[in-house]
Amino acid sequence: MIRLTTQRQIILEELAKVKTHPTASELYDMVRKRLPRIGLGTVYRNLELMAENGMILKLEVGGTQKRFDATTEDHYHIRCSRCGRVDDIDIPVIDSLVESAAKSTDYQILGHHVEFTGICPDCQKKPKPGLQ
Amino acid sequence: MIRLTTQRQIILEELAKVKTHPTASELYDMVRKRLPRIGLGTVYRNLELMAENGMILKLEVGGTQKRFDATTEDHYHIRCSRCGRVDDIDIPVIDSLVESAAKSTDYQILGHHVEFTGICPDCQKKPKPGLQ
DNA sequence: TGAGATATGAGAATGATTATTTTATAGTAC
DNA sequence: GTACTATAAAATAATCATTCTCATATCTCA
Ligand SMILES: [Mn+2]
Ligand SMILES: [Mn+2]
Ligand SMILES: [Zn+2]
Ligand SMILES: [Zn+2]
Repeated sequence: MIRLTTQRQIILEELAKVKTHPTASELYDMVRKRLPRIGLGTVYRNLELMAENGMILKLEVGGTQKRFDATTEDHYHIRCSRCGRVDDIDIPVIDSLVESAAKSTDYQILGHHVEFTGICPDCQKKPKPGLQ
Repeated sequence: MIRLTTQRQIILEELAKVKTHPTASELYDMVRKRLPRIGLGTVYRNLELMAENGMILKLEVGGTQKRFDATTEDHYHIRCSRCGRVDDIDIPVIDSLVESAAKSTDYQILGHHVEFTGICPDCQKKPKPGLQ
């Protein structure tokens, strides 16, 4: 198993503190408050490594940046199409989707993810952009 | 409505020809056979524009590049985790998922997408990489 | 037909991520 | 503890996808 260095431990702790599904650079900023000399590359390398080892989830949601999640149980997400914020959607995971899909493809299916899109509460309050 | 320039028309035609969900640069290569002087920026700009106008779908699937789809009806996808190939999954779209999710969030939900992951038939035939 | 609006092509710029190189730290045998 | 080896970190460079800028071209319609 992967060695738990100070850097890895703190990255993991900071990730576990939040429900915001931070990006690598957001996490970098959080971690730097405790480890000011850590490099951005270290954050990327270890997030990747921890995701490969199943310690965290790497979310390949829409938008330009990958996001990370300390909750490794299977669950769904929603992304705000205005601001990019990502939150959990707490509905039961539908395992039968995979069985259903398996019948219609020659792929060997490994899993699935549902991503909802919408407008987050904060963005609903603000006026629509681009209308002057 | 958006003006149908030669470039836009040919991008659209080339996209409609394939079921492979090409990336912008794959499409650029396809289009260049008919319009050798088209710029990559033009392809990006028009794909974006056509997606905004609902003429095509921009797929924000996992992986490093966005992919495009001339089929605008709602449907699900599967992505090969080895080679990145993306195919359609022809199972009925579950509209009740959105209703279900709406009860558990304050977001105003706009839609959802399901992305399966798996190993495509081609990659199943090849030996696993990284084992020497 | 020609002024204004819109689009293109070329190339530069940006931003996220990955790779490389150098340096530091940790574990281990003596 | 010292020397050796492996692993990881930090700094930095490189890569790659995408977006932006701007000069030129094309279209629209009065
Ligand atoms: Mn989550
Ligand atoms: Mn499709
Ligand atoms: Zn928002
Ligand atoms: Zn494959």
